[in-house]
Amino acid sequence: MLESNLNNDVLALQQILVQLSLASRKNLALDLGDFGLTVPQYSALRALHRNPDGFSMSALANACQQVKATMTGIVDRLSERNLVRRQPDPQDRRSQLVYLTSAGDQMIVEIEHTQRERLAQVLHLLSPGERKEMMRLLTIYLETIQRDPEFVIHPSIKK
Amino acid sequence: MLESNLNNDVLALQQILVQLSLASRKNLALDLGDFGLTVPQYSALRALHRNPDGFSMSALANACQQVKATMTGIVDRLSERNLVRRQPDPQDRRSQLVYLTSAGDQMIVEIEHTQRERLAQVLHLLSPGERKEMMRLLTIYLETIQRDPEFVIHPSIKK
DNA sequence: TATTGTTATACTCTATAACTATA
DNA sequence: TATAGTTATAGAGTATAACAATA
Repeated sequence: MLESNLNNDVLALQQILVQLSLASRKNLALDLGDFGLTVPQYSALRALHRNPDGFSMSALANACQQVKATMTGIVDRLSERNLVRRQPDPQDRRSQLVYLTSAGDQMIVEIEHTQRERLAQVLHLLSPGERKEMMRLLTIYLETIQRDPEFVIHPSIKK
Repeated sequence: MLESNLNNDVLALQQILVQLSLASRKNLALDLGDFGLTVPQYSALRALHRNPDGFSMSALANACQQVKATMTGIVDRLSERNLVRRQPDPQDRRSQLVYLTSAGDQMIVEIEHTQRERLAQVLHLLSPGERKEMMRLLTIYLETIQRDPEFVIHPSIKK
C-alpha cells in the first residue's frame, strides 16, 4: 500500500519535473533574450559573479558543466562584448584567468533583479510556510541530483 | 516584516530555481544521451506519445514551443531513425500528420521507465506527506510559468 | 608525461526570411 | 489573401580529437 503510493507519486512527479525542466529553461532563455544572452553565457556570467577572484578556463568549464573546448567559444563571445576579460595567470603560464568586467557585473545584477520581480509575483500566491516548505523540498531534490555522480556529473567531465 | 520575509524567500528561491533549471536540463540530457536523443527530440517524442492521434507539424511545433522551421529539422532527424513517421493529412493537402512509430513508442516507454527508477531513489527520502506537498507546490509554480503569457510564451510563437 | 587552453571539425538547435502548394 | 510546411542561411552550443606551450 505504501509502496503503491510511492509509485503513484513517482509517476505524478515525473511529469511535473520534466515539464518544469523544459518550461523553466524556455522561460529563462526568454528573459535572457532581452539582454542578448544565451543560457550557457548566463551560466558563465553567474559563476563568475559568485567568484570575484576569477576562474581559470578549466575551473569555469567545470563550474558550468561544460568541456573546455565549449567554454572557449562561450568566453570568446562574452569577451567580444566586453562582459568578461581573460588575463594570464602569473602563477602558471599555461593558464588564463577569467574575470567579469564591470559591464558584465552590471548585466548580471540587472538580470537577477528582473528574475526576482518575476518570481515575487508567483511567490506571493503562497503563504510564508508554503514558501519555506518549497525551499526545503526543492533543496533536497536539487542536492540529490547535483551530488549523486550517477545523477548529474557529465560523462566527459567525470575524471 | 512580512514584506521582508517575502523578499528573503524570493532571494533564496531564485537561487534554487535557477540551479534547478540548469541542473535538471543537464541531467535530462545525460539520460537521453544513452538513447542517442537530444532534449528537443525527446520533447517531440513525448508530445507524440501523449497524442496517439498524431500532430500536424504546426501543432507539434506549438506543443514543443518551437517555430515550424525548427520542428522540420527535428522531425527529419527522428524520421531518419524511424522513431516517427510523416503522413499526408487527407483533410488538408497542405498538412503532414506526424505519428510515433512502434520503435519510437518503445523508446519513450524505456526512457520514462529509467526516469522513474531514478526518481524513486530520491522520493523515498521524503515522507508521503512531503511528496504530496512537493507536487502541490510545484504544480502551482509550473502552472503560473506556463499560463502567464508574460512568463512563458515565446515571442515568435505569440500570435 | 600530464595539464592548460585553443583550434579544427561535425552535428544539432535556433530563428528569420523566402518560397511552394494549398486553402 | 492566408496558412502549412520546407528550404536556405546564419549563429550558437556541444563533443571529440589533435595540437602547442608549459608544468
